[in-house]
Amino acid sequence: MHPLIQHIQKITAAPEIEDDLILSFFETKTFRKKGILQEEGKRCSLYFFVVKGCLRLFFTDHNGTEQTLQFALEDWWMTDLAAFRSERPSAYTIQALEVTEVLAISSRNYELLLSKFPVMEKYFRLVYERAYAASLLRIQLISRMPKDEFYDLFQSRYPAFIQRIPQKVLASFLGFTPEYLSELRKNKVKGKENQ
Amino acid sequence: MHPLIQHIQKITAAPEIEDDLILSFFETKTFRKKGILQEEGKRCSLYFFVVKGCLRLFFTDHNGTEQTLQFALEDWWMTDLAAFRSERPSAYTIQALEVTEVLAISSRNYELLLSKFPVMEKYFRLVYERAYAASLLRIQLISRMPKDEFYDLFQSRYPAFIQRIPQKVLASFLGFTPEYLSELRKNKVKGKENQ
DNA sequence: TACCTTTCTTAAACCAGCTTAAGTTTTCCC
DNA sequence: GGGAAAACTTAAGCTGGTTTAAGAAAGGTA
Repeated sequence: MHPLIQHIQKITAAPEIEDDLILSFFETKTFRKKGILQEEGKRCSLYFFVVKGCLRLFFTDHNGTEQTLQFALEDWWMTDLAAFRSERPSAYTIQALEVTEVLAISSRNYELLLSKFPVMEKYFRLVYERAYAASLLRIQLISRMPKDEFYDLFQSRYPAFIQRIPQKVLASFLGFTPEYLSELRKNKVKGKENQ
Repeated sequence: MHPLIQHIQKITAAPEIEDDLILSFFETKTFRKKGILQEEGKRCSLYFFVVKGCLRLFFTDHNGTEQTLQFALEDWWMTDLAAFRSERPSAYTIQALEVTEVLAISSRNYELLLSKFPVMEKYFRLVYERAYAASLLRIQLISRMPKDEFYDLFQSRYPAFIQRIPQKVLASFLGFTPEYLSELRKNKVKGKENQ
């Protein structure tokens, strides 16, 4: 069974899903490492579901530094949601961090899918409900927790993921500079040695 | 027509809504200024829709300082969503900043409401879709923008709201100390005088 | 009106995290 | 395999924002 259908079933607990019909609204695409799925400033017409691999969403700040705001692993959705829903240009770039296979849906098909299948309305309601709750927790962590503790927490929660991504991308996601991350790592190693 | 029904109509563009039936799932409650709607650590069994007034959601950090993470004005929903959906104790306190009237719904009724009325499934899907998009923008602003600029932006976007809330609450929402906010305000006044 | 409590301001000392810059290691790709 | 580019490290100096502490203003209550 397709990973998207499995995910819908897992989230909604629906007993039966018209899988072929639902999948016909999507197009499968594969991107190589560092491939660009969405360019900053261009019309944002696609919404991506990650089947295999890893994406990141970022923008370039006034110093020319890339600021990563989000990652998407398997079973995650990614787009510039505000732009996608309002048919405006994307404020962000979306890039593959590894070879990545996605399902892509157009905004027209997204509307159709939701209006035709009540289970999809429920699915996205639940997906957003969770994503919104997670996003609030993230605001708390990123803005109220000392940066070194935030790094520790992230490391303990996603140890495998940290191995998969460049450190400067991780640093910008966590909200600090690569230099500072380097220093943190050095201190952690020292800490361990002294135990 | 009740503000909630108006809001559902506005968001979903539904032609007709079974308003009395839907409203029967809720209970109206009124809280005085500084009244507590939800206590940190207690079971989170209610979800609030603000009819009139203003709420805030906060927690107390290890220094004993109250950290405000969210406000809710008219037509906004508020609860500790993660706790509400999982029936766990709330990580936050919810308090009225003014005399506030809300609609409250229990988690059982929330489930029933969504399963019985497709329009409510669509309504919450859209509410969360927007809230999630807004939350991501907020992460960008709070973590990548200099604090003085973030204050300016907030001030220009919600000038009336700033008058309604204590400055120390605003400071903690924006992610800095009341002392620093005081300094920013002083500098703004100076800036204007020199124009 | 007076008293107590909370909020807001001011200013000096301090520090977490940034900037800059140079060196080292790894990756990319011809 | 070799050369260039990109990623990572290290360390010194700096700055935006916190901490601390004290006084002034505002709000609540009798």
